[in-house]
Amino acid sequence: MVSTDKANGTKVALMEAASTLFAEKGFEVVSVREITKLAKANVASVKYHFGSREGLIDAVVARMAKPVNDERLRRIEDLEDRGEATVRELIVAFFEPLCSQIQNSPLSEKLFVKLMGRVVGDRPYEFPEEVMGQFREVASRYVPAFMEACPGLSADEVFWRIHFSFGVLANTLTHGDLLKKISAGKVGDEKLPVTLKRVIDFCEAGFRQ
Amino acid sequence: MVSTDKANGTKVALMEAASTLFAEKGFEVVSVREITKLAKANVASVKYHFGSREGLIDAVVARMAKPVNDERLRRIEDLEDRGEATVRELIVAFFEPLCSQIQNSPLSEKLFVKLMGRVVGDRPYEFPEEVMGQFREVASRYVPAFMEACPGLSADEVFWRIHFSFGVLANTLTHGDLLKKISAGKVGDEKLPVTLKRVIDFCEAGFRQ
DNA sequence: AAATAATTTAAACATTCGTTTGAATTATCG
DNA sequence: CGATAATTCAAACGAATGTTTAAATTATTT
Repeated sequence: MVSTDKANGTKVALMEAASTLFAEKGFEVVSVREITKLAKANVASVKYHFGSREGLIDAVVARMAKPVNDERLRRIEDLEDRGEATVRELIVAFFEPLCSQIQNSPLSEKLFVKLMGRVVGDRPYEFPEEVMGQFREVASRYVPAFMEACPGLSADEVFWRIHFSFGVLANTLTHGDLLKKISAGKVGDEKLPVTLKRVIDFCEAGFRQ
Repeated sequence: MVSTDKANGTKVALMEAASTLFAEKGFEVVSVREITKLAKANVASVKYHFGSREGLIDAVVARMAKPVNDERLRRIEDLEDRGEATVRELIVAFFEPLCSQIQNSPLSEKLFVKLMGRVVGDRPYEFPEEVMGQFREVASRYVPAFMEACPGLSADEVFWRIHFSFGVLANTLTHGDLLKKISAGKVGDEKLPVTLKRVIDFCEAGFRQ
């Protein structure tokens, strides 16, 4: 029967347990047994509900990426309707959707942020084709928009600066807690939107130079 | 007998094979058997020469990190002797030593860069205490220097911007080849010094805002 | 209530992992 | 050369991995 309405408690329990562990340790080093133990489910449940370990990873990634990429597309459409967008507007439109889903998440903010960072930055991990398609579509909209917003720059330069900005973001999300260690606990305790503001300021300056 | 003069062909073969594989795949996902196979050595040789798999990782990391951190210290001493350093001078002094060792490396430039990126950015991986000490010393010299070079900024701001710059660097080193994929092969083929110049420009702008 | 589908379960599958052993081999030194 | 140390080797260790099986259980439908 159709099983997407209810009683799939095990399925979501697996995804939530997996999300927690992936956030803490990364995709590669978390075992199926670790996940099923935390989810209080049987080892075989992963194969039953997701086909394989990879299938579970893909499901977790897709659940994170979908609403983010959807909002990115919505936002850039708004910007285009309003005329030419500035670099800052584009950066904001691309980065801010990462925050929007925190309150909907069963994870703590800290773990949510880490998982999001791993989704965008933890390679080697090949995205499922579904998510790759999303990213391709997002890129096909944002890259030309950045080009137009930087009339003086070559395509190469724009590509590199997008890449750098992505690096700042991914590293900050995944390893933001490192700053607290390095600064001996004095720096690093703030909500994501505040940190994201810092990231955006930094990247905008890098873009405009 | 003392065995650090010659005939340790197996030992360096293991380190070079490990370096190649770590660069390609990351520390966590490369097995001892994979390494020994590539090095044409016996499985037990890792335990014999390095004590354990971890010991081999530590040796590889230490061999990369030592000359880089040494040059960083040398450079900041030069800067301090010459008076107050600018932000750009500090960034250059911190980043450029990453290039200096390429020609001494048995790895291809591409792999060398990737491995260097993993050394600075691939967590979870706890540095050996020896390397941690190096980083602590480097940080204890550079952080105050950055503070002095940014008189208008709070300590928090400076910490964050150092962190961001580190993110740009780590991500660019480890995932620089991604840009080539994203741009459909049109962008991303250049030597490290050229790319590093772009990184430095970007970070300097982010610092000065 | 009976029948059918969906799900959960314990147990075992074959592989791979890092490590260890003890003997064989090679190099070094008196 | 003979003796001693250093290194290599094949083989096996126990533990952990993802996956699979087939029976038991639960839920849904007829």
